[in-house]
Amino acid sequence: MSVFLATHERTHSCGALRASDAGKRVVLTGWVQNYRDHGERIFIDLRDREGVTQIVADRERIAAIHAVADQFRNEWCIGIVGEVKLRGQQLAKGVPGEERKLKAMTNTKIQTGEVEVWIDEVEVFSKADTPPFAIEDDVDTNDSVRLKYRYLDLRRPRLQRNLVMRSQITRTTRDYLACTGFLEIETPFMVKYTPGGARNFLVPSRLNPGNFYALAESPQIFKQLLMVAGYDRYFQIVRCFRDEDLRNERQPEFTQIDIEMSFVNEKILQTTMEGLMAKLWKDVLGIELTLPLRRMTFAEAMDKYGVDKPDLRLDLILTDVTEGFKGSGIKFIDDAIAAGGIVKALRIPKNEKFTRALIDELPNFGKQYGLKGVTTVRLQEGGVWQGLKGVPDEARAAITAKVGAQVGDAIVFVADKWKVANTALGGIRLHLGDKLGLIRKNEWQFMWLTDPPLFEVDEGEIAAAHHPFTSPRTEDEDMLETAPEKVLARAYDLVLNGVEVGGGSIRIHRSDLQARAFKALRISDENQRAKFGFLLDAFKFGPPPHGGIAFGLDRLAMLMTGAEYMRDVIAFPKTQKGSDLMTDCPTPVSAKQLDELFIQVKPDLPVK
RNA sequence: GGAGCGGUAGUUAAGUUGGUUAUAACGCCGGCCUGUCACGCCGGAGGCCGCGGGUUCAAGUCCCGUCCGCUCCGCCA
Repeated sequence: MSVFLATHERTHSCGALRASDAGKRVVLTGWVQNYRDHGERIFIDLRDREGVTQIVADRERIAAIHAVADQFRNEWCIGIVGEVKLRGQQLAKGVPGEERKLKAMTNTKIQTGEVEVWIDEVEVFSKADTPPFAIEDDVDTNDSVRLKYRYLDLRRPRLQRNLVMRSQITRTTRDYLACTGFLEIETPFMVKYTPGGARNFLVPSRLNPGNFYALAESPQIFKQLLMVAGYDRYFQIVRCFRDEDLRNERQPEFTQIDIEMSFVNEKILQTTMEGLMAKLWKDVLGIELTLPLRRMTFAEAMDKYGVDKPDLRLDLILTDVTEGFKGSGIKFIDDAIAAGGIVKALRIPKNEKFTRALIDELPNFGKQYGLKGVTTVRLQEGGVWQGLKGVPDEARAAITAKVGAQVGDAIVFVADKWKVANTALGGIRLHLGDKLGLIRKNEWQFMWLTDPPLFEVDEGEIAAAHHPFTSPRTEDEDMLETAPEKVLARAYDLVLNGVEVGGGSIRIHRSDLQARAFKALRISDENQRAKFGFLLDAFKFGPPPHGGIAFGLDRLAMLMTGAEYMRDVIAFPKTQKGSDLMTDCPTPVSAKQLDELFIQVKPDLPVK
């Protein structure tokens, strides 16, 4: 053990000292953030996760200490004992006009800027190599370098603040849910493989040659079984694993706040969750949310915003103008309508930033959504459209009125299949909102998205939009057999500033209804048994009505911390190819290890 | 699976039409400095130009391939 620590205990963090502490003898520990050597006197910024304190090694005070401090370099880990002094205290002694000087000496950039600590004892716990990048918030360093030296990156105040806040989020969540009657119960990570949905990571079973576990995509099935077992309010802050292609907001392992409740309807569940959000925002951010949160149906969201997760910090809305364009004589529009598509319009109120250049890049922007064309018009005096000719006066006036455009406004039109037109114009809405500075960045716009379709139909294939246990709306049950694509679900997403932060549903608990849902999904009895036999069995033994929700903790943390990248709220994240650059993972394994698992790797794999 | 951007000193970047010894800033090392806090001043070291091939008298620069990182589409939550 360090001699220093045998006789001293830290008295303050590096963010704690204030003017009122002047004169105290304190013990500080931390890392050398920076040093300014003035010969006789060395100023050192000492950093820990709470902040920075200036410490001073003065030759006149103690020459030996000064000699040690002279060696200090960035990121050395040290401990000191010293006296807290007001900045420049010794200057003020009887010298005229020094009061003002003293004031100028406080460093307003740091919390402890009024004081400094004059070192009387010191111990170097450990020296440090020159770090590959500066430990500062505004360092602009390549992600791969940051990830390789993640432990250094994590020393940066910004990331420390993010992880502190993430910890507050999970603590507050546990507090709230525990106080609301929820039990925290763990479920297995290594589970039965079920095809469909996201790809699973597989884990070979040595004890069962040729057999594999899957890493759980989510605890969905288990939490429903816990409801059957009578643990009627469950939660878990749990890791989930999905072997899909990655994005900024997607990691191969991510964390959910997973929740399930019995004897509830949508209203009760959503209200309970609103309470969680309100507590999180109050306790972690100090912000009062107004409850209840806004609700919007899936149909309205798609119609007005083109997406199922509208960003309501932006007021622009979409309008369906298919009717107005019928028989317009504009070829690409007529073609789209003839093919069963729609025409959608986005009104951009008069805006000087909406330049020719911005308009010209829209078709190219639309291409990434599969859009063939984007047309933008500007409304001139007398209802004239600048930019699109040939639309009859009457139709033009009707469309302009429906969109609600005024002279000087612009209207962006797209025409395509329903899904493409909506998704693309929804994307354009966000793109332009950003470019034109119309997104109110300081707002927290929550909303519940409700009544989504129960099934997704894609090229004749029908699939569960959420999962096959999602309950249809009672009034839609009869359409399960006749028009399944029209059945709406008792499902809901919580959307915040255009990000889906959570989603869930009321589950089916009646076996007759479940059978009809499976039938609509064209899942055979045999298949049902093979995949979900245990759940169907369990549902024979008095399952309660139940429903749940899961929040993406990483996404919540991203939004609450204002982080731009999900990697910035995860201590040890993975790259876009799922690798960990610090530990160099994943790696090949030895033939012996494979042998033990009865696994043979294809011989023509490229060697890394 | 597809599209785009990037990889040059420890870090971030510049590098012209292919042409002498590959620049700069910060950082690093040595020295000086009594109030700095992005301290300042003087001096110095530091390069497999991601990797492999090709074209050429000559490649950081052109061509082909490949690896890695990032963003997006598909996919997925």
